[in-house]
Amino acid sequence: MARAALTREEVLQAAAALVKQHGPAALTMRKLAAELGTAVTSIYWHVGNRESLLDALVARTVADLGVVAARGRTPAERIVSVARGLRRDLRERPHLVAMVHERGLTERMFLPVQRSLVHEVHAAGLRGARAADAVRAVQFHVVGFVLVERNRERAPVQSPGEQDLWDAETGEQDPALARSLGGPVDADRLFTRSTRALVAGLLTADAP
Amino acid sequence: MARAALTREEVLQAAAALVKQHGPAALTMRKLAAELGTAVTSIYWHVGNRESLLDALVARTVADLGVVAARGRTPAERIVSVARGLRRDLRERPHLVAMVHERGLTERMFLPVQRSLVHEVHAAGLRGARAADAVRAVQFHVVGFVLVERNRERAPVQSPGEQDLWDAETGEQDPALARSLGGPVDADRLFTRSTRALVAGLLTADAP
DNA sequence: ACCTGAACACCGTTCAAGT
DNA sequence: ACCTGAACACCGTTCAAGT
Repeated sequence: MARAALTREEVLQAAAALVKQHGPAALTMRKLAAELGTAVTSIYWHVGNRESLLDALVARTVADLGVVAARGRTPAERIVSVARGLRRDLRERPHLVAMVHERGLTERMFLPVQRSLVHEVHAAGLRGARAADAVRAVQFHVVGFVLVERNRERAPVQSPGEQDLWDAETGEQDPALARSLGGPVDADRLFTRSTRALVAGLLTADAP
Repeated sequence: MARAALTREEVLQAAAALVKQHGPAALTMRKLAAELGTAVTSIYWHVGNRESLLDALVARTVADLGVVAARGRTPAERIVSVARGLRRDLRERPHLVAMVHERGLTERMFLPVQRSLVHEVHAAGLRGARAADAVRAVQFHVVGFVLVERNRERAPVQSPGEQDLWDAETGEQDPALARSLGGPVDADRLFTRSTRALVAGLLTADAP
């Protein structure tokens, strides 16, 4: 029997699934058509073209990323908790986040979180441009960190010789450091530490 | 008259020029061949295929990014100055940096800078895993920031309504903040401030 | 050793033609 | 209103054939 009538919604869902699994490069109109059991050209009727299909997926992702509850006693703790929640959400849809990002919609995606960050930054006593910078610094930090760590994850081989370089020079003075820098990154720890440091610095720094 | 013999070097240079101007997507084997005035297939003899051509470009970029001189009196100042120099270098070759990054070679690219960061972090009294984390936090911060700001730059239209959202809520309490968050980002200022805050936090933070 | 064109299997997209 | 296949202009890559 023939398939049920194709809907835009159906196309979007199938496309989202493909992107989520194998990234945007894996989303070809022909594969998508095969997946849906229709002719390639039918898809065009529903979504226009590949680019606006991706746009629609991005819009959906932006809408999905909601508020992150702040936890902790001090403003600093609460900001860090929001940052961690945000990182968790972003890590769940790395491809889609990258696409949101490529389209310059990061700002928009962050509106709900911005709101709670503003609240905490105010509670810490910052105002005006200082407060705005603090909010944006945290935003940039989180998105930047996720982008960096995501790409690190699919790094190929650990390039050899790196260990040796460290062993030779600083190795004797500070073997623990050489070991750390030679080995893999503990992203969770690094994120927590760097976020805490950043927030502490932002909330206590002297006048601009 | 016929063109001079094609060399691998020639291919790499033409490819680098294409990527630097219009990004990796603009580098097609056929366009490259046209640029060089040879048959497409000649390129394959010299560089294998598109992927290893990109790999070669990446290797070149990694080799090019050298040391950044540290300036300033305190370790914190000197670390910030290295971070700024690094950001400047990265911003000059955004496409290539993105490619280095996609290949998971960021670490390697950073070796020279890592060395001077370690020096400064030691001067500030950090040792072992704490020191290693500080170095990496700065690395992640710089690369992450450049990635984020790069993508912000090619953002399409400023999505409307953002202003209104801020005016409505926080606008009355803190109009300067609403104005800041509604307007464009001053990336230079934001980078300096957030880097200073991060470094200050890293160097003064209490035990792990 | 180096270069070539023909050919293959993929793309996204358009369009006239169907129901 | 919705779907279709044929066709177009693009890809990267392989390969047998040239010099």
